Amino acid sequence: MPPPIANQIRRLRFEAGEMTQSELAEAIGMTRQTVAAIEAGKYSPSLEAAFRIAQVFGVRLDEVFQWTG
Amino acid sequence: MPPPIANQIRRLRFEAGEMTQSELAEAIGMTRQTVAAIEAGKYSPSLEAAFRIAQVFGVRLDEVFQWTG
DNA sequence: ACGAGATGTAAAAGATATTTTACATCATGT
DNA sequence: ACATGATGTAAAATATCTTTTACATCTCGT
Repeated sequence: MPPPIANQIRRLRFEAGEMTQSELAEAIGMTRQTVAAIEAGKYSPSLEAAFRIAQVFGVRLDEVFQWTG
Repeated sequence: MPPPIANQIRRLRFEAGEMTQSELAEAIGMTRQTVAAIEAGKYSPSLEAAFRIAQVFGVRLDEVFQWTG
């Protein structure tokens, strides 16, 4: 069962000038596959990774990830 | 090196009527030792665990954890 | 049709988080 | 002094996240 955490990464990427998964991955020091897995909801990232992703987009963490527990 | 994430768990626990580590642990489905380790900054929790902790205190995630990266 | 870039996915290895068990100190109340 | 509850801490095992490597499809421009 996938973790009950939704994310807006795909939307935020495209709103950020069609940023690719590779560009996002490089910006936060992750691999493209990890970004893809998180974006697809396969698993949720570490708290630190989540903070880095939010910072890249210049938004708060809870604008990227929503907990639907 | 400890992760660059500060937390306000100790303060929030005591503001929540002297809630003990054990009570917090039970409320979020974790062990007391894990709560103690996170509170002490030994490592940062998973995103899901962070959301659950914030919910117990009724605050936003970024009021519990601050990323000082 | 071809090549390049973007994405989907998967298996194995590595890193990190979490649990379990166990023992320690400290403060408080009786 | 003693018992109890709260906390600190540690080692080993397990679970989860992340990387690495690899190959697939799809779209777009030439």
